[in-house]
Amino acid sequence: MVRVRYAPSPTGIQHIGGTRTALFNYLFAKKNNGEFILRIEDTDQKRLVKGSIEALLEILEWLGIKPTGEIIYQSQRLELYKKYTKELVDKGIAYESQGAVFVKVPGEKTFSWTDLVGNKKISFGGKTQEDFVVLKSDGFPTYHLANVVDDHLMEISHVFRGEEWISSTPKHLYLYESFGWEPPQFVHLPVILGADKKKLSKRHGAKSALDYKKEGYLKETILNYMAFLGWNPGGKREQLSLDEMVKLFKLEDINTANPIFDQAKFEWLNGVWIRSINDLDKRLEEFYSNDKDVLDVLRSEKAKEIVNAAKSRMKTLLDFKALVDKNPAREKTDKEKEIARKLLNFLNEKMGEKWKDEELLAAMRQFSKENDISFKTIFFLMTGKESGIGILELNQIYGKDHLIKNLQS
RNA sequence: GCCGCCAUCGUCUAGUGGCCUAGGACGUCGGAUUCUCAUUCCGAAAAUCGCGGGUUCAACUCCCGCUGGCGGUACCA
Repeated sequence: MVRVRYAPSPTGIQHIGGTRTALFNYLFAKKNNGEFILRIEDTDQKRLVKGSIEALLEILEWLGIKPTGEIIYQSQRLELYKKYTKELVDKGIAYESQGAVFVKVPGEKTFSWTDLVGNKKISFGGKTQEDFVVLKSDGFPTYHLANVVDDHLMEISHVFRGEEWISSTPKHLYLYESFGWEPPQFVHLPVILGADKKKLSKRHGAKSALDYKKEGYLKETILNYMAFLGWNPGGKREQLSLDEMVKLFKLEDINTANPIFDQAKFEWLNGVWIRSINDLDKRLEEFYSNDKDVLDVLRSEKAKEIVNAAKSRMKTLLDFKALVDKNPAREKTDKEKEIARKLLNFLNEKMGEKWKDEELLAAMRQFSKENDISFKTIFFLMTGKESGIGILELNQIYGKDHLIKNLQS
């Protein structure tokens, strides 16, 4: 039976690296019909940041990788850790000093395990491990103790965590041994590096999934991109849904090297997803739920056409606003105003009551050629924008009045 | 310093001894389509597989050393 857990500490909002650990847990659990449990490691009272648990749950909920079962809070299990600490003391493995309880790792011992990332054997000599605290003077356990006790009691089969934990795994192994417990399998994920090749952290602006949500990224993109940072199913596909990833997920396909987060590819992938989901309109409504102007557009009769026209021009949902904004990007120069007047007269003369696409295009071509005016200029004069949704598309969506208004302004 | 992990185009990666004169994707550059911008479609440049030794008929793939990067070295996780 596969049982995994995501065990974050509520010391701030989880950046995307932590969320990726949750995702790998989820993928592995689903793939093996196992259970995925959430455990809050709130044992550091000084570093607690309120609101971080709520944010954490919001992230998992939004991404659709929710754990099952009850959430375990370590702060509610203090008696348990004390009991096991006492056991260690009684066995002569731990000792008390300055109000805290320490464990001394025997130097002659060797601790080794087969890490499932890369399927390699890792071992440490006991002498590399300094005495470590299991119970702090404030009565709270340290990660080392609480983690081992809980993973055992919760019957966790596989421990997924960042590779920064590799060097303390010997401590954990010693604890398992001291209690007479069977240790779980370890899956130490390579850590994500920033563009500067340093571990992704808040210091250099590592963002959380919620930050990316605010910036207009789709949950599909985040899931897809996070998984591919350190995992690759081997095919040539770049776009994979959560369900597809579950089907393809294998521990052997987790990479051993540290990946670097590439913003450009992330953006590209978001564009791919924006173009392929079929409820883009709903996503936009949610995203712009506090923006009346955009909401009006999305609830108008022509919403479908507008979203369709904007679709291929968006990298993030944030781009939508500028695409549907009707205000001119800038003032026209006097010379441009003159050309606009001329163009309007020309079109009025040339076109019938209703501007048909074919005729409009032909007329613009003729005007462009006869007056040596670039289409780029014509585009600006008729749409008020330097770039964006096409003239013909706007003509279809809003009708000629919109274009005329731009020519007159 | 010590301990550990890692090492294929700028980046994400395929590659498990011969299929590799190293494949794909992003990005970059060029071109086609085109009413702007995108999208889409073609094409190019881009890795002497970190370096040096082995093993083998044969090494990107196995072994050793070196170098480099990263991580750990808290009464933080």
